[in-house]
Amino acid sequence: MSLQSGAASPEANGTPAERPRPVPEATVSRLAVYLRVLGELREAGVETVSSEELAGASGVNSAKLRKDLSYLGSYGVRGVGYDVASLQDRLQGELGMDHRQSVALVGVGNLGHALAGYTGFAGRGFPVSALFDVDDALVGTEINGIRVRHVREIPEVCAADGVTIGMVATPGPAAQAVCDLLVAGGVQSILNFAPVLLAVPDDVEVRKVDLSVELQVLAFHVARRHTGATAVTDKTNESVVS
Amino acid sequence: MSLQSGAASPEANGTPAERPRPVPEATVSRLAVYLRVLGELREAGVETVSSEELAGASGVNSAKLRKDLSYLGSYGVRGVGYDVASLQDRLQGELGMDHRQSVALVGVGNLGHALAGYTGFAGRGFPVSALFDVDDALVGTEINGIRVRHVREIPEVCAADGVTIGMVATPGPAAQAVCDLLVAGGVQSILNFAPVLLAVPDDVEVRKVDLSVELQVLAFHVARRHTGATAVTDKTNESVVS
DNA sequence: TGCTGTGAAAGTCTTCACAGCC
DNA sequence: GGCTGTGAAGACTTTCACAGCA
Repeated sequence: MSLQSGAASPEANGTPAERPRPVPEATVSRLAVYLRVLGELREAGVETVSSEELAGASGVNSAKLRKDLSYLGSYGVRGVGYDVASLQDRLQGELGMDHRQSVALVGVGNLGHALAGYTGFAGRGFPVSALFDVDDALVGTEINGIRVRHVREIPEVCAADGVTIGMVATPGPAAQAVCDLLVAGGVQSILNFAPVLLAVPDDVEVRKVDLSVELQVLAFHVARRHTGATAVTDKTNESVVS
Repeated sequence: MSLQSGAASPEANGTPAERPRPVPEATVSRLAVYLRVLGELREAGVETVSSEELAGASGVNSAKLRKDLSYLGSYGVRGVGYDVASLQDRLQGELGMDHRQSVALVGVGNLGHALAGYTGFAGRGFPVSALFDVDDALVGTEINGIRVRHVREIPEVCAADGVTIGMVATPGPAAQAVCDLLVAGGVQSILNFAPVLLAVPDDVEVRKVDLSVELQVLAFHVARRHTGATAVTDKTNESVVS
């Protein structure tokens, strides 16, 4: 597997720290949440928001939010708060939404079909631009106006379209082969819904969404409640397991 | 070592300290992954597995795996490895799979319909036992042999069926109301697919699956690759949604 | 006055490295 | 010899608390 960490961090070039930008991984996923909330606020006509308000609407505490935003530089006004529109722009840039993103989805069976029809993606800047499946009964059909192609066309189409993100929604056994085709097409970011571990080159990033794992984590807590173990602390008023 | 002295243990009820069990949250979701892999190994007839092998197949390193398993007690044999069957049993118990789990799904639109038909849930011990929607065109139809009921029946049905986990797959604006109904039905664990923050009582646990956030995290890394910044910190290439 | 930005402290998670047992 | 279980070190993340600015 490509799990072996390399040796020590090979980062030792002469470039001095230009700007403050070592955004922690944990922060990145929260930035995406803040961005969604900012969109809602803007929609509602709100022009300025305090860290307290934005944090509350995002399900985190305000200190964390301020720390998160501080990695992008200073965008708030002391005594006032943040300008909704400009913070939204800043986050969009940081999250790569100023580059054009185009998404390919492989596997339009049960789950894949739903993902293909999910309006939330396009609405948030991730239009699904290509669909693929192995099943000849599905190839040629259209979903949401997009024609389903055969998986063998993946490398060519992805390269031609400049697909930046691939979603794998095939059954487990097919996932690795599909993943290889995406990589062959130059895709460097993959969201994997299949319950298998994908092997990829080091320069390709994979995130995994495993719904059964989510359920099992919940089941664990159900079981714990029944096993007498008393409720675990709780300082936050709003508890969202992130 | 973990718990500092000072304040006396607040746990002072009649129940004596049963077992050593402070399983960290981060460990729990990995246990679910190990459990899946163990199932595959058993299927394949493998009887014994080393931490190195199981870790490799799960996408983590072996030290982490051993540490994770150590929270459950000692189930391996030095010089040999772990017995697949008995470790599987142990994990199943720990993850609450010896209790009966029953899942209610609310919202059988686009995504919900797919989730209702997803065979992976039943196959992994989470049979979806009830479906709900507001749409009268859907109420009364059957998916996978289960009849869709009106959301107003949620509290009654959940209480009667002993539903332990609720899945919310409605559009955002409807999610909070649906959540309240689930809570009224006694559901204490909720998996939320709607892009909103759910407010719940302290004794109810919510986990959120936000697909747009996943895409945005990937987009961030796409953008970073283009911004020259070479790969940094990130050693793992397979990440589990948190 | 009110709220941001941030060092420093506290807490959590991961990795190392090796003692101990088969 | 081989592999588990685990203290201790290290890395990362969250929280605290307050200086500093509009």
